[in-house]
Amino acid sequence: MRLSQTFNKTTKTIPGDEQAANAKLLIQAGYIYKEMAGVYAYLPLGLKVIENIKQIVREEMNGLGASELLMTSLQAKDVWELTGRWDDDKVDVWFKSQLKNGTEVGFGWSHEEPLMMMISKYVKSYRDLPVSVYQFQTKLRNELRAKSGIMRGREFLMKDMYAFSRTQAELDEFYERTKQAYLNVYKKVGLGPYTYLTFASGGAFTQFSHEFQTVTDSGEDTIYLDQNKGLAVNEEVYSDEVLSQLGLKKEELKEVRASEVGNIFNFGSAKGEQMDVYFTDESGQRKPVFLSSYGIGVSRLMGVIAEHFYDEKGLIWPKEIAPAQVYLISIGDDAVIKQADELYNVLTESGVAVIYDDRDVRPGEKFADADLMGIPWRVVINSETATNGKYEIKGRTEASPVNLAKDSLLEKISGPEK
RNA sequence: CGGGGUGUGGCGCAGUUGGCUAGCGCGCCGCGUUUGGGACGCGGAGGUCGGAGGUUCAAGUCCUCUCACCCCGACCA
Repeated sequence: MRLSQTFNKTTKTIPGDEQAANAKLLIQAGYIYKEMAGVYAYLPLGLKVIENIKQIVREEMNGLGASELLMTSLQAKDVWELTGRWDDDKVDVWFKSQLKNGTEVGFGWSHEEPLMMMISKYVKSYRDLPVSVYQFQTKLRNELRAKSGIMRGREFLMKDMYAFSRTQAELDEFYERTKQAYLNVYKKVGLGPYTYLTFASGGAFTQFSHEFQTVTDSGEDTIYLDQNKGLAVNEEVYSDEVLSQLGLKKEELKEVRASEVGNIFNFGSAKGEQMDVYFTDESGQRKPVFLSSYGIGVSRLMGVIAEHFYDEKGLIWPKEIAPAQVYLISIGDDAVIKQADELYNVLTESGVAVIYDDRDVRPGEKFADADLMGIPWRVVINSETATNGKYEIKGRTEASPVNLAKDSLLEKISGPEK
C-alpha cells in the first residue's frame, strides 16, 4: 500500500487515558481506535494483523478436519434457559435487549448453547459423527471492568470450535490433536518459546481444563511452570495434591506471570445430556453426544503479541503476522522515486506485502513511523542506491543497514526472520 | 461492585490562597527556506474548562449531583 493514498495515521503523543503497553502502542501506531472503554475498532493495519492471525488459526483448524461457519450475535432466550445460563446470577456478563414485540434476546457472549442446539437438529446418527465446527465471532460481554487495552474488552474477536464425538475415546483423540494444533498456532504467531500448556480449573464437568499461557510480565495470571516438561499449573488449581497427581515436583516449578491465549474444555457427555443432544449408535441405542470446546481470543492474542514484542521505538511484529513485510522508504528526486516504484511493483507482484512510504515528508518521520509500526524489514531508496542499483535494508531490531543487490534483497526478505 | 485517580482547542498538558482578554507543546491551514532520525521562520484557524445545579461582587479554581476514562481489588464455564 502506498501511504500517500491510504488511511493511516500515527501520532507522536502517547494516549493519556491508556496504561497498557498494547493499547498505547497500537493506538499510537494507528492499528486500533478506541470507541469506549473495552471497545476498540480495528484500523486498516490492525485489521491486517487480525486477518493474518485468523488465517494461521484457520489453517490449523481446517487441518483438524473442522468446518468454518458463522453463528449469530443475537441469541434466543429459550436456548440458554435449557442450561440455566440465561439467568444473570449464573452469567454476569450478559448484554440483553428485546424485540419490538417484547421478546427478550441476548447478545452472544458465548455460542456454546446456540451451537449445540443447531447441531442437534442435524446430528441424528452415529454416521453423522464425529464432526467439528468453528467460527470467528465477535463476543459481547458486559464486563464489570474492562482493562489492559485489547486484552480484556467488552467486545472482542474469538475463534471458538466445538467438537462432537460418539465416545469419550473419540473425544480424547480429537482433544489431543487440537492441543498440538494450538501449540502450532502459537508457534506460528511467534509466541512458541513463551507459551505453555497449563492445567486450569475445569468447570462443572471435568477436574481440569487446559489453558495455553504465554509468559509475559504484564500477564494477568500466575502460573507454576516446569520448563523442562513444558507444562504449567495455574495458581487457581495449584495444590500439593494436584502436583502429585500430575507428576510435577514443587522444586522444579517456577512462579511466573502469564497471559491466557487459549482455553480448551472436555465436557464428556454431560453437556449433551443436559441439552438433550443424542444420536443413535450402530446397535440402535440412543446415546448422548460427547462435547469438547476450544477457544482462542484472536484480538486478545494480538494484544499479547504487541505486549510481548516492542521496544522504545515501537512495535516489533513477528513476520508471520506483521501487516506488511517491508516498509519501503524513498528519499530523493525522480530517479529515486523511479527505483522505489519499481521495487514496490516487483515486491508486490511476488506476493510480498509492502508499506510504501511515498509521502512528501522528511526522512526522519518515515524512519520513525517504520519503527513505530514495527514492520520487519525497512528498505531505503536514496540517490546513492538509485545510482549504484543497490538497496539499503535493515531488520527492525538490527542496529545498522546493509546495501544489497536486488536478488540478495529479495532472498533476504523471504528468508528466515532476523 | 468496593477503593483510588483524572476530565481544560484534534492530541498531550499547565493554570498559585477563587480575580482581569484561559495558556504551552504537538498537530492543522497559508507563504518561504529545508530534506538520512519526527526541521525552521513568519502569519493564521481552533477551547467557555465533561454535564447539570449551587455558593459568591466574581468560578477552570469552592460545594452537591451526574457522566466518562484510567488503575488496584473482586469477578472472569
